Amino acid sequence: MTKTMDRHQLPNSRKRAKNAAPTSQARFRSGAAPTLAESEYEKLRDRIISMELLPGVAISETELAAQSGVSRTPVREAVLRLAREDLVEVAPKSGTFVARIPVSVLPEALIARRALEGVTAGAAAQYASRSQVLELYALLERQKEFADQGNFDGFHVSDEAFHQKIAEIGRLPGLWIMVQQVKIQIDRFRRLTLPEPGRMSMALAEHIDVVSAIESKEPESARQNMEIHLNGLQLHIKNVVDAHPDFFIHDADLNDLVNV
Amino acid sequence: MTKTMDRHQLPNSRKRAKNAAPTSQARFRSGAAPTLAESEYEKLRDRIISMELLPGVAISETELAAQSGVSRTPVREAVLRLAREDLVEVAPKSGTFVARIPVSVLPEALIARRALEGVTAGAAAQYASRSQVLELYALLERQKEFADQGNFDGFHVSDEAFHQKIAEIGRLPGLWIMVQQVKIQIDRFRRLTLPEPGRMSMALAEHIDVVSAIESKEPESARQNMEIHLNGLQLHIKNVVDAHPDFFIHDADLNDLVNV
DNA sequence: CTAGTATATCTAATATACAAGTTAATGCCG
DNA sequence: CGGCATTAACTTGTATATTAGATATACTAG
Repeated sequence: MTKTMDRHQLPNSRKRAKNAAPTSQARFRSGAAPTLAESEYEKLRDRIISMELLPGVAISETELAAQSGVSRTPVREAVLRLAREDLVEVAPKSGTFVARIPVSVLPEALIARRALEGVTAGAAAQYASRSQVLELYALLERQKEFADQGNFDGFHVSDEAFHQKIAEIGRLPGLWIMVQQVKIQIDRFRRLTLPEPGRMSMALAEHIDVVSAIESKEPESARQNMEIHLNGLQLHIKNVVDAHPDFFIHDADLNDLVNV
Repeated sequence: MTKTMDRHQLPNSRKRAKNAAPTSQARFRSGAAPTLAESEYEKLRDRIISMELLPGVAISETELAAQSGVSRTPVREAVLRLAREDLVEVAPKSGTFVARIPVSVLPEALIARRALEGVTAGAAAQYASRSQVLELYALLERQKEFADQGNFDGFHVSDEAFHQKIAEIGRLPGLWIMVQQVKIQIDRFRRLTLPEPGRMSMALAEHIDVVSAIESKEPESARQNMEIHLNGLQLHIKNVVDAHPDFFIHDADLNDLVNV
């Protein structure tokens, strides 16, 4: 055994048992003091998702570190994390780049989302209390306000809150987490297009149908209405890809790279 | 601009354009030379999932590094990645521990899996070619062989291959990736229980029903049969949690920790 | 002028060093 | 003997230094 473990091996010590869970009070930062790495992650992530940093642009760990006034270590942690989320591509020993959007994941993401949120809507119809239904109506009203203002960003934010609330009511918050992860590339894609006119009022009407089914405790109907709603999000992928070919990566490319 | 970027700023250089995607041949390692951090990740991950390292036991970055003969840096990368996957819990400045299994994610994971694989089965029924159906029957035969031998590990491996194949046939490989992620805690849980007698032949029969529906190109039936199959995996959560209370963490605990 | 090769200079990957915080043993004091 | 401040020894978080690989430029030969 290594000498560094001396204290833990003291025979009659009140040491923490080998398989004891940690007991500290200060564990699991609630949101008070985010670590530097976390801050770097969020900053870079937001810049990528918002399309401030366009797909393909080079990013240097050293430069990011200098800009933030921290060392490379937390920056690197952030970059590695983003690489796993397919938001950056790192070429070993060469460079790191904002990831291009993999076109093949877009339809799959829509399908996965529809499957997951169909379930949350059905579960919500099963469990919703009266007060929760009223909360949903409140969210719908807020969306209507944003729609009337033509405030698309505001609408999008409250739309997210609406979908999250349904998952929460259905007692499946974990599914919403999954949906969020799957939505990331879709959100990037969306930034490349202008919202279609009438999209907001359309979505709002579909939301109302979902809530109606939840209110009348009809899980199957809620599920169907949610799936209908999410079908409405169909993307015109080809047009956008043709307009910005450099921003996308096709599966064939990936395969070419992997299969040497 | 910083002096370190000199080369990239040479005016008439054939430098890589600012937003040019990387062009290297050597990018995206295919599997040839895994990085040290990756190796450490896989090693530690396997030890946790296999329950060789039980929930709650302390792990020290320094010690792991010494054991592997590498520095703390790649070990730390692995630990951070595992923390994001809820396979380790890190208490800042205090210690890192093999994560306890969050009981609340278990039912959610089953629900998510059912939703996702219901979709893949339906899509497989839509797209399956004759040769692909034959591949599925081959996998079924292999499972039968393992079942006859009473080889549970082998059965489990070929079971995974079966489910993956269906996603592949349905042209939704990404959904299988999601299922794999969601399955992790369930697999850890399973290691705490003995397989019920007759479970393998039961699962095999259910698999056959799924393939039958795929073969006859009945998406809805394939979906239902897959969902029935996954319902059969219901876990006796309470019994196991009571038998190993230290291996689990309840939502209430998490909330207590977060809400200061 | 072009193709091939060396070399300079960038990059990320890893190693090492240091800082900041937590935990538990210890010794003092009642 | 029991409770509390002290403190030593551990932990993770961050910074810096080193190593090694990839790419663009400079150079050379034809």
